[in-house]
Amino acid sequence: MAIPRRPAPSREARGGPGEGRGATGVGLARAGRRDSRTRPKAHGRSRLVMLDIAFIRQNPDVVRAAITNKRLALDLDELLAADKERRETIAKLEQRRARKNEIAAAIPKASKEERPKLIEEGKAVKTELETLEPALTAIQRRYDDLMLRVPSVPRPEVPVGKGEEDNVEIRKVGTPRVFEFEPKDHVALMTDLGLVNWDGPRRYAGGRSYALVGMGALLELAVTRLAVDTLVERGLTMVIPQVMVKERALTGTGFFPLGREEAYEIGADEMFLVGTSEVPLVSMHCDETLELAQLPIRYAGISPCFRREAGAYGKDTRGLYRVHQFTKVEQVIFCAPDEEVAEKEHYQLLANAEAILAKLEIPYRVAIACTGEIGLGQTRKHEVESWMPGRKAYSETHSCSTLGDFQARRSNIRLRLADGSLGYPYTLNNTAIASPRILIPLLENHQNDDGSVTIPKALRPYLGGVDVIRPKR
RNA sequence: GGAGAGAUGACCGAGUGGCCGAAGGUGCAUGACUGGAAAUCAUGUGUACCCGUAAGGGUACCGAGGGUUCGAAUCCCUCUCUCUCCGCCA
Repeated sequence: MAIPRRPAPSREARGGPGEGRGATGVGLARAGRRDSRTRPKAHGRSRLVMLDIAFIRQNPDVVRAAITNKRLALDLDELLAADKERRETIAKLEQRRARKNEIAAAIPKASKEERPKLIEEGKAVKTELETLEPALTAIQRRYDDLMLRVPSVPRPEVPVGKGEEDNVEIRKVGTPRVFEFEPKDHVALMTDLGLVNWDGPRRYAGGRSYALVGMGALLELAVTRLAVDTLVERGLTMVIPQVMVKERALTGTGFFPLGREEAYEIGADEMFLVGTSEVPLVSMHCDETLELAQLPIRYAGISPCFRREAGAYGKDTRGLYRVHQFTKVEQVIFCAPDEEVAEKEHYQLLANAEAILAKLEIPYRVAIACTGEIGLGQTRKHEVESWMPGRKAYSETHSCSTLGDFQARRSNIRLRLADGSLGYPYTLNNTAIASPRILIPLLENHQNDDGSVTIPKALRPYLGGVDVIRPKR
């Protein structure tokens, strides 16, 4: 059997308006944690729509393969059983409710003699409902939990693999420079050039903290502005979003529940700091129905990003490679639910990032991530890795993803299709620039034997014309 | 932070216990009329889930959650959001 082209066959592709509604799962409001003394908020409706349950039922093997290949721990049979139980409970419950409605409608019309009997039955039905309703709530909650862990199905071109070593390099651009002197790593360079203060921030903010100082700070402003200008020139709409968000934004974009440990929580207000502006940019349209004519929507967001790096204790602790707070310019696309369109957008996002690296004269390579390295919602991901002489390796600086309708479903972002029916748009995203990480290849690649750093031409206008950063005497 | 007002379908807006999935209007769609259009008239016009090959049937939804009742848009409680005034503030 051929792998279906998309997780949810869209009506467009299947034809006529007479087509049945694409089945979609709607989660009941998550009624957990109802202790109103400790958790007083019950915000809005939280309708969570995941991978189409009808699709899962009809293509369990496809979904099972996605789970295996993405190396996720989800028992699909448990989900299918929960789905079955859920539907049976719904059927029973609705049957009783129908009777309840019948009785309620009959009472005003009933004769004096009939009435007490009906009221008695009504009471009995009510009692039945009182046990059925909590039963449904419980099974629905279990079902929702499982549904949130169902991955999107990777595109056919994604290589099956376990880890980084199974990513497939697609191309190398530029050649790593051969130094005729012993190059410094960015830590030494930046320390010697006075671009960063390490110790102060570590005293007041702990590990992985830093402060960009002087030219270091100006450099971050310069590279981000260069990225912004590049994207605006290429037709993206600049957005400066809210970076404090409610849980639903993180669930909606697919970061929760699996990535919960990665986010900083602002406990008192039940808010979270985002790890990327992808979260607010996608969520900006949650609960909306987009029109086909609005698409594609192309955003460029700039924001501080916050990551706990919970799974990375002791990893990359030196320098600016892996830090808790950084600045990122991110690209986010909403497009029509069409694989060809999405593919085009995907490669455009990739091209935008590459154009920025070219301006910064940084050698890089592009790899397609294997199934084991792509996230729950991603159907395809490319990594752009910049050459970092200090690490003697290409290391990730950009990540370009297509998510199909995964985020749109979870975020309840719908799309009015050509035939008038409702579908879901596709979403994509890619880094444009993330600083200070990008400063690593920027400074390391352009360093000189006297400890100075030459600024690439394209960046100079953003630094008031400075062409070389020299150690202060 | 203090005081008050509000939340009903795409929009406006009525509705204080059963006849309300919800009047009326606007908008939109289709048809009639027209040489064409406007106007007019008629009809239709939400979302989601469950059962069903389908036709169709059922359930839920009047900001959210809970309660009272045989029966809740309507009564009670809690919360969220919006608006106004005061205070504070970049």
